[in-house]
Amino acid sequence: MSDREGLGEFEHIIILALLRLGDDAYGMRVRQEIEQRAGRETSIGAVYSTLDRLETKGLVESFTGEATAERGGRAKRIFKATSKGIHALERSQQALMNMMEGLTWKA
Amino acid sequence: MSDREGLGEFEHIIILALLRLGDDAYGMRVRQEIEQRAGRETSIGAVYSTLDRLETKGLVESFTGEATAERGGRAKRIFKATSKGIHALERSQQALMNMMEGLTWKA
DNA sequence: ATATTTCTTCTACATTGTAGAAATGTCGGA
DNA sequence: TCCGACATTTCTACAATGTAGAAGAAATAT
Repeated sequence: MSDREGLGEFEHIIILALLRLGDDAYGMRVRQEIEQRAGRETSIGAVYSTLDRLETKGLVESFTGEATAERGGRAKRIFKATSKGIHALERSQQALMNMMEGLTWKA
Repeated sequence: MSDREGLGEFEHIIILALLRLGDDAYGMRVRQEIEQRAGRETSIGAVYSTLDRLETKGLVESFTGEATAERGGRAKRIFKATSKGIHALERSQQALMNMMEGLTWKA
């Protein structure tokens, strides 16, 4: 099982968003979460294509949510990080941590 | 001063490496540091092209180091993060921190 | 029916990541 | 002084990721 995945920056942020959103992790909401939390503007297209690629790589999975729609709106596609995705996330975080260990710098 | 830079994953790691290496931050050494610390294999070409791009963006600067060469070997090109680069680094770190805030997950 | 709303798909291009071979400059010894 | 071994950087090319926005689809209410 070649498990040498490396997450890009945006992929990293997206998986983090999925973890915090849980069952409410669908495209539009993910985008909103990123804009609010990370303070970073993104287009909805950017979010979906990244999500699709993560799914292709098996780091994320998706399924159609029940028709929750209260007043108009299409069925949601809910995303969830797979365990493989979580491992990839952990490796990325760890790499960063290792690089930061004991490091301080002047602004 | 448009200061909306976003660091890619590798760029992020490279700048961290520069900070920890200080005056010893030249290509080969940067590569070595990344392999050891981050546990990630990289080619020397990958390191240099990323460094070059960071320099073009003004996030890093470089100068030729004195001919330290003790037994053979060409002069080193020493790299250093600019203050703009450090700001970019801080923004990236902050974005990630914000996304992680209060988050826990099961492996 | 159709307008309105919410959400997803598709298409296209820009930026970053990645590798490896080729080039460059330095040193010690024949 | 020419040569071989070395350490380091430069160049070239392509793959993967980031990014945007317009177009399409499904649901509700009137």
